[in-house]
Amino acid sequence: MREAAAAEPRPYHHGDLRRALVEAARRILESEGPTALSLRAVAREAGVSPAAPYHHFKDKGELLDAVAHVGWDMLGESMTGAKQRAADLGSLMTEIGVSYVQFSQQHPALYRVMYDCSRDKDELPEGMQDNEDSAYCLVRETFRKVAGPEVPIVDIELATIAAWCAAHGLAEMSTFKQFDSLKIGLGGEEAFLRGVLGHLGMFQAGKPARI
Amino acid sequence: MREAAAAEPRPYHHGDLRRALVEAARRILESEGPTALSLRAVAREAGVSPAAPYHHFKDKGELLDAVAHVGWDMLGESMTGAKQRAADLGSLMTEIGVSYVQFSQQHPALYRVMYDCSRDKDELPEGMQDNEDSAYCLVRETFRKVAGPEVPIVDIELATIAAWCAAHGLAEMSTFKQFDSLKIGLGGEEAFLRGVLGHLGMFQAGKPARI
DNA sequence: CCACCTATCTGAACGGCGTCAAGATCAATC
DNA sequence: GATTGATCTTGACGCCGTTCAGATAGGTGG
Repeated sequence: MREAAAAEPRPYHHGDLRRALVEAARRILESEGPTALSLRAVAREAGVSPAAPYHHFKDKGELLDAVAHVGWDMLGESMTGAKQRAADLGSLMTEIGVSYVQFSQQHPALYRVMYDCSRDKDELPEGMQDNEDSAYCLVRETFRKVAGPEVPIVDIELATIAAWCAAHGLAEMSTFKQFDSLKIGLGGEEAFLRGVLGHLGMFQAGKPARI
Repeated sequence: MREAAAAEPRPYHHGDLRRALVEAARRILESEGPTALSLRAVAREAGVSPAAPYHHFKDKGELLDAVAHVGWDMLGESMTGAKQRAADLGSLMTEIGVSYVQFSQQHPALYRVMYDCSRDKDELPEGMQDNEDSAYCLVRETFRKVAGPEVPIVDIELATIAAWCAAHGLAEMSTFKQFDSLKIGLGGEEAFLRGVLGHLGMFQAGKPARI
């Protein structure tokens, strides 16, 4: 059927399959969810044999890593955008938190892969690693700026972890449809997110130093 | 090899297999983790053929439901115990939160199943449902008692969700070994948990009304 | 221009998985 | 003691991840 998202020129043998496989995987994730994401299905979607991916990835896990990498990039851009859009220091963390959870709602299957594929290797997910510009560092640096120099480093670290836990927990919870009536009562999805985050200390607007 | 945990009298045909299967599943979970938990492996561990479980469970999902049910029971007992042990109102939520996360650390594979098996059906996990005595209701009732009658119901609900998100997020994060050095610096696992929770509003000791 | 080399892809196979249908087995009931 | 119905086994199906021998074809040196 279809072989790639766009009819790009294929520079090589059968095309630049590595990218095509990652895109095929993302297509399957969005249309059929994480349980349908088998290596064979990805190969099928990309129009190659089940063994072809093994010339580009060591195993299924490495393919999922590549997919997760794309996800963390996208999430990082969302969060950076939210940080730049924030009106004042007091709302910085809230805006970043909301953008985090909204990303998880817009790409629930991808979000799942981003955590699952790293748990299998029990490593930290890519976006939580202490790299130069990981999403986690973005949050920590934001806390550092918001908190001021007198707050001990360990408190910055703990606050970052706490915020991440809260956002991740909310991301997982908000997928359950049982909260729908509460969401409606509050005036929509985003009001619900802000309502929950507002009960969580560091996300309270107008209290930048409260860490 | 071994067929059941204890040499109980087998009242029936081949034994009361339903219970034996759930116990076999739990044994596999604890010894080999969630990825090794196949229906066939459970049947093998229980000493029956791969098709035998189908006379007691509709499919693999229903077996996992039964396993998760045990887990939610255990977690509920942990949390109830923590609530009763709490010295004062101000530390109630913290103690419950700590017991929640500690349970997830003591039974990581079981904890995973407790959430995963319900996500597949996209239903709320058993312990989060609005039943009479679910773990979720335990938390909400605690909040209601701690907050006093003047706090609106919707805030109780949001605070409960927020607390649950934070605890669940922390439960997932604390499995990553990358926080080990921070944990050591703080004086151990429990100090880490209390440190993170302490940054999260409703878990701050001595501030029972802050919801 | 040609022959080789190497990366890439296919086809077929292996064992393991979830699930099902048909038959064997055995406790309980009449 | 024969019948019944629940329970368990056997064998099969299609899908999965993975491997390996062989086909293919782009790039390179002659």
